[in-house]
Amino acid sequence: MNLKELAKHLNLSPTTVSRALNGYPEVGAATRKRVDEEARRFGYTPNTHARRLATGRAHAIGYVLPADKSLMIDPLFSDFVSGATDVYAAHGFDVLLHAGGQEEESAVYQRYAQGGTVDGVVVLGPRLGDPRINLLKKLKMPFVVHGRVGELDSGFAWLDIDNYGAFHRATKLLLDLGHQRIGLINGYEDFNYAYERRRGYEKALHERGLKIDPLAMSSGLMTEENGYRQTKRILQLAVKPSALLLGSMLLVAGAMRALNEMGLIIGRDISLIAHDDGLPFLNAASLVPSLTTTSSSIRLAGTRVAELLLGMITDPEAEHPHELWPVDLIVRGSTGPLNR
Amino acid sequence: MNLKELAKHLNLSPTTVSRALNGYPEVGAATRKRVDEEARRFGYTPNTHARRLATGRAHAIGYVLPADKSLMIDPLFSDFVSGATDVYAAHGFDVLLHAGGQEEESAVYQRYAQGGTVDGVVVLGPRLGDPRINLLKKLKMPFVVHGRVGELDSGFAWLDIDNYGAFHRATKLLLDLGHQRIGLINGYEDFNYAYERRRGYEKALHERGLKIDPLAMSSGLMTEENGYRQTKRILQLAVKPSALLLGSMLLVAGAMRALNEMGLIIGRDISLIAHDDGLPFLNAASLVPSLTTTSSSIRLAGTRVAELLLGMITDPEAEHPHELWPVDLIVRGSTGPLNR
DNA sequence: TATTTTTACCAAAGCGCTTTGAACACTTGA
DNA sequence: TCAAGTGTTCAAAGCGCTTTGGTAAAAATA
Repeated sequence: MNLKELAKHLNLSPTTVSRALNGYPEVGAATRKRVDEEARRFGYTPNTHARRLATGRAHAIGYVLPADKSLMIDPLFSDFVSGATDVYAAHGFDVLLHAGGQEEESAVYQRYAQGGTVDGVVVLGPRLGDPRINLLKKLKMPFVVHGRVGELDSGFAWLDIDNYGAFHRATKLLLDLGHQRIGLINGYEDFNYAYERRRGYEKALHERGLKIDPLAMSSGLMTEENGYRQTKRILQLAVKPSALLLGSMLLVAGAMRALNEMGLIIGRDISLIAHDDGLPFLNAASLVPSLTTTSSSIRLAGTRVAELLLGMITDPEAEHPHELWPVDLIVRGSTGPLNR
Repeated sequence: MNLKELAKHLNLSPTTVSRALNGYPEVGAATRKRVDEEARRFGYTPNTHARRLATGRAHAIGYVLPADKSLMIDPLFSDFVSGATDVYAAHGFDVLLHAGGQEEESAVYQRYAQGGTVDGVVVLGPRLGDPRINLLKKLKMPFVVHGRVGELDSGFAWLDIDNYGAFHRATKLLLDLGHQRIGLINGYEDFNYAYERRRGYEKALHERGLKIDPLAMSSGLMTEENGYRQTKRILQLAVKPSALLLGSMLLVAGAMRALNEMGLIIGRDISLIAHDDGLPFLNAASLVPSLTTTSSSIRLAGTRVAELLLGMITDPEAEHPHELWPVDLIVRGSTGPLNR
């Protein structure tokens, strides 16, 4: 059933039916009620594409995932987007997903923009000086970046967590507990968040006049396996750390395995702090000992990014929103004073 | 730039330009070349919605994730879909994602069908007697189920792995090694895959004339925490198992933690077999000891489901495809003979 | 050369909706 | 009582594309 048929059935013009359904004021109350009822009765839903063509609005948002270094799709993504689709759905927006493949990322954006396929996009996993930013600006496509790109973070909208501050504080906490040598197992540092975390970590060490040991750091894949490897490596250094800072809970899983194997007791022989994105399948609080974390819900961030993007689409003249979220430092059982 | 403008620029009719770009034969070779070149030069991309309205094809596929029991979005999903988007993109199809929220799942399907928003959908995480199957049949919406629904698995397309066979063989392997008491930490058994796995496990026990101990089984969330809890619980039973069967690598992470804590050596004091979906962040082979698994790539399954669905859309008259994939049993270091 | 067939193109209709501009009937104020 | 205003409805145009049903010119056939 389409609009014309419904209109004929109601003895009304398509115009009136359309206006009634879309809540325009120039429709009589009785008529509106009648239209609503019959539309529901027939299960009428306007044709998506006709509506989109007529209004010129795609009512859709694109999520384009970069074809990662490792071809590994970020396990955080599903959480990031799961909060968002609800927001979109409430506004009648669809979510288009493109997880990198053959087609170049920039080509996808171009296609989306030229074809009017989406009204806006979310940029994920930005890198330092990410070229996507300029491309999207050029295409005049509304977008919100989850994260930042370093240097000039203006002229576009972003939402980020305070990665710098989080790791700065986490490192300071460890220093206050007497730890002098602290390892860092980080994500790839061409991702801005990882870069920021290292900066925060280094700043805290500098503030105490401590040297930075490049060997006590690593930058790589956030997998269980890499967590295991790097933990082993770092704890076999000549001057071995008494504390470890980790970029994700996935790394923690591997680190714990390594520490167990080495017979080190977490919280006593070695202190651990990890960043926790709130992944539902790996709970920091329920570990034994419970894990001290810098915590921020990636799900909430996903929701908020969706709201910001919808706002930009509704009011394109408004200022580009920026949100820098503070990160909680939750002290639990995995951190303890230096054990000489 | 739209079709009409491009046509005017070329001194051709929109008809000819459209046909040239879409590869229809009734266009002169020279003309076609000229059109292609100018289209590229101007970066012309046809308007998605206009094309969809005119052709009546949405050129889009929907993935509707059930609002889970636990509100936990399945971490497997991103892998499942990441293989698929590439296939879709190659055929000019978009992927619409809807991760459960306020809107009822059935309402989303209805909206998709009525509005012509998508040409087909993928059904994820089917349960026994899942109502979505009948709804989609009624809506005449092409769909492929990843998994099955028990009983009558006909009249619709599906791709599944042989969960029954996998756990049957895995259990037999443990029995052959002398284990008599085997625990099972399973996913929620209203999901068909988990139900099938239990059946395979029970069958193997029956075949050896062994009793099934409901206490040695669990059905629940596949999280690290639950893996830990259930492992502890099961290994504290009066007659405690010497081997454990696990539904996912996520459970393994928790199980290993529990076993370490209890001072049990994997492969010696206790044998472990888990199902491995090939998640990139948790590698069974690199654990110590390496993990014996029933393995099947969920990414590959995602790719294949996409192909099947596209096939159904291309040729709606064809038989509904069914694929039951065998599951590899990969024996590694976590399984050993019973240690009396 | 006259006729048919093929090739290369086009005008116009239509996909299903929204929206502009106009029309009609009914109130209201003078 | 008439003019202006107000509340409701509609016809028709248009969104940008595909596709049907042509036509004119060129090539092939008789």
